[in-house]
Amino acid sequence: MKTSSKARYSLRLVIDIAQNESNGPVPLSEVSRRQGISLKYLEQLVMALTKAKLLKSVRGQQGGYLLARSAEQITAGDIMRSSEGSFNPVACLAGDADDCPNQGSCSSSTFWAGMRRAIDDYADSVTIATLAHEPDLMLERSC
Amino acid sequence: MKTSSKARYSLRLVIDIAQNESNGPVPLSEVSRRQGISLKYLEQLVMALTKAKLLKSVRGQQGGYLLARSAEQITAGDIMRSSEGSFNPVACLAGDADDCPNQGSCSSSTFWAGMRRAIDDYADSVTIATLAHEPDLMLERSC
DNA sequence: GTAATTCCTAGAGGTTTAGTATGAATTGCA
DNA sequence: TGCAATTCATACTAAACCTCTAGGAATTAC
Repeated sequence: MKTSSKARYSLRLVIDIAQNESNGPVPLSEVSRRQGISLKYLEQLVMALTKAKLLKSVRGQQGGYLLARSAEQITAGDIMRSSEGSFNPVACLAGDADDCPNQGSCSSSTFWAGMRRAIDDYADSVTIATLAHEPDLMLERSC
Repeated sequence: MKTSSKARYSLRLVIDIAQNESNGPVPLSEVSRRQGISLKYLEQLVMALTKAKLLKSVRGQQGGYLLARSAEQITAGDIMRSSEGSFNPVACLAGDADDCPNQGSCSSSTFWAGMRRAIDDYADSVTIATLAHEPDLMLERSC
């Protein structure tokens, strides 16, 4: 059980934008340089984030990305859900509950539902504003 | 982000043993029949669980598996950790912290460490005894 | 000694992930 | 007007991982 690098990079991407959008839209080329992530990969990540309305884009020259809401109103959980889909430990918690003859009434599905909630609650308790406030500490690459 | 079927099946396997070990060691052939999981796959799952000292094996005819401790003393978290390895959202929380120049001091690693703790805390709050107490509800297959 | 069982290793087949490639559409600015 | 910077869209590939199967060796009750 682990997070995808897509989610990790997406988090760094959004934090980077939060830290730099005061000068106007932040182009991915700058994020790429600062974070050491290829431009092409960032383009892919950013699509999910704009579709989820966490970022908004400005096209053309001098364009880039801005947070769609204030950094206080975006949580790490928002980022994770948009980049990995929601945490669905088992099939019967996702859409395909038809497979499960005892939907909603078995003790293990209760367990997995509680797991999902525990994860979402934690991730939603951390805002981008909090994460963006330690700029020097975000320089490293592996997180 | 999802749990592996290895973890889901392992949980059902351990619950099944908890429910049936009163008559002596539970052979995997019976678990296979009851749970609809192939014997060969169960053999693989059980290896991790015995190595983690959650189950103990009795070899030979009339052999099988028993819980290594009482069902109250085994948590769902124990099962998950033994079957998927511990939840390590990012590299710097696992062994290979060398890759990370700012190990332990960046805000995102703090976030991921908190995530791991939230998951472990929840999973460790649920015991096998609790899960084993609703036998009729464990018949279904998708959880 | 035979049958039931655990134990061990290997690997096939499918899916997912991570990342690259190519190019079209949009727009500010000289 | 045209160029350059940018977003947007799609397709692709190589590697990793996951799920499950297979074959057979070791152990032990009866």
